[in-house]
Amino acid sequence: MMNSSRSDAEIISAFRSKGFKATSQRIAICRHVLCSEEHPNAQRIYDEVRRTHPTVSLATVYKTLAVLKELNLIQELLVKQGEARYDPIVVPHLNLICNRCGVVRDVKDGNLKIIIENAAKLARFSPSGQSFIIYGLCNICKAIKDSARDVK
Amino acid sequence: MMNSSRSDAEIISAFRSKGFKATSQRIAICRHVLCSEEHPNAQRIYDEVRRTHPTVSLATVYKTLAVLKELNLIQELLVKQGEARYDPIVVPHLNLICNRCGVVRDVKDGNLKIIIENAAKLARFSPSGQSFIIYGLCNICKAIKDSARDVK
DNA sequence: TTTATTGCAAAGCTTTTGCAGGATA
DNA sequence: TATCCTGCAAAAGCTTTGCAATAAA
Repeated sequence: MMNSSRSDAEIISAFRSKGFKATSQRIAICRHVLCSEEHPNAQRIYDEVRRTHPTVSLATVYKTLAVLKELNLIQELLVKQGEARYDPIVVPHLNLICNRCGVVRDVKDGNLKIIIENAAKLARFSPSGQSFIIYGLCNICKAIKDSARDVK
Repeated sequence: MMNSSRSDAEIISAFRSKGFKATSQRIAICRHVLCSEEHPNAQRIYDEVRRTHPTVSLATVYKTLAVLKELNLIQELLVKQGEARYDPIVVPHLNLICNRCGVVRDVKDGNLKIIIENAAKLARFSPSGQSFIIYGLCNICKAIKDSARDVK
């Protein structure tokens, strides 16, 4: 299993190492984003964090996500128009996204690192991040779709 | 060079094959999107198409892009928040995007097809499309950035 | 002639911004 | 204590939608 859980201490020093302050809002947001496998969007993070920090604002969530991107602790996944989701796994990997239910699954592939290096060399490009998305249907939604077709 | 130019006749039959009408606006939009290597966004396509079709609307551009996606003639690239760009190459490939100047370059890689198949098999997923983006700096912007650093 | 499409304007949404009050180091 | 951060509300920006007029088949 790919896992990116981090302790509060690690999170706090990550913030401070680049001059950011480790506020309670930021730590709470990190707990949800960095330890989650559900690839939440900003609204979802906001809803979750409000359960423990009722006064937190959506603006703070967005600002914190920007900091986490800068610290390279999360990868932004632009899943579709107007929907950014966040993945705590920042090493090259595949994100399989179901067009029907929206579930996002991480899949490792050891070849991706070399593929990126080769492309960068060929194009004389200096890579700093990536987003590898495969769109389609998860097995559950595929089954639902197939059975719906049989009914017709 | 990767090339996806298509004749008007091909475009017209692609529309009609699925019951869409081949209007002059749609054909003009296709000429710009399907024969371009610049990965334009909707506004850019609108600006270009208006040179020959001054009355075309941005809404029509968006509606046509949705049809082209449905026909699998273009791939939508969600480059960053609020910026969708369009690529006429729909087979799996890499898009190298410069964070500084925004240029998008296509790079082929024959391994991607198998990588997608393997991930799909492992996750029991039915793939229908993909978007493989590498973010970073193109060689020109890298050089500019390096020289700016030297000055300091 | 029927049906789909256009173009306009308004609405919708996510995300960003400005700023006064407040927390952190 | 100086600086950064929060939360609010407004603004911004891209995209979508509703509808009457128009064009395609």
